[in-house]
Amino acid sequence: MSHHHIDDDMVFISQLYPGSYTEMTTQGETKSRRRRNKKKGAQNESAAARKRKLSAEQVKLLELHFGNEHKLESERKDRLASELGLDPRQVAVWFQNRRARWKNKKLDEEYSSLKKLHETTIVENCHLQNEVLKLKEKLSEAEKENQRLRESGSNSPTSSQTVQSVGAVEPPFLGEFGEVYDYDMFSMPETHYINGMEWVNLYM
DNA sequence: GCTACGGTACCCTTACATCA
DNA sequence: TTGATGTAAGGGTACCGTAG
Repeated sequence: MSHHHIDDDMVFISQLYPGSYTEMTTQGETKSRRRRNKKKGAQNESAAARKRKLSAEQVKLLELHFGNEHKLESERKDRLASELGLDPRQVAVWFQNRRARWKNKKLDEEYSSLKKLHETTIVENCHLQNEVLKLKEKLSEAEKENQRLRESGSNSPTSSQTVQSVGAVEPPFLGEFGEVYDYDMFSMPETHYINGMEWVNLYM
């Protein structure tokens, strides 16, 4: 791309602020360093001077180059600048800002992804808490049932003996949360038994 | 090896344009 | 008119390569 592709009304920053450039001499060649006018408001600037945005064509080419490589070597910068009719400094600045935008976008994406993961974890945690509550409830019911069976069978010496002997042989059940349950879960009535992962269906 | 210097990346900030 | 947002650019700092 050459200069004739640039909009006719394109105005270079160096033209806009002729007095605000300080000349620097480096190894025989002159390089300009821009110093922006810090006057507030635009009353002292012409309409052309206010036009600061790069043209769509310029941005398109810059984006194209940025897509290929985020870093900008000196040679590439100068070539791009001459293709676009821009100051090399402008090209460098554009790449700096573009890298910053790219980084921010990446951070936003990462944040969204972590947020989603966090929300999923919270929901999962909630389900697990519910599961614990339901299991505790069932345990309590089983204990009551066991107690009822013991009391109703206390008149029969054989049945009472059976329950007590099982309790004597088997160690007390140590629950998930370190609680000691004094009943044999394996003797739980079949009606109280939830088969396999059936509980999952309660929440899914 | 040391020092000065230029170039550049990166970061934060500022100034300005645009739009709802 | 005004506040929010996007963007070009200023300025500081750190690092690296190079010349003297």
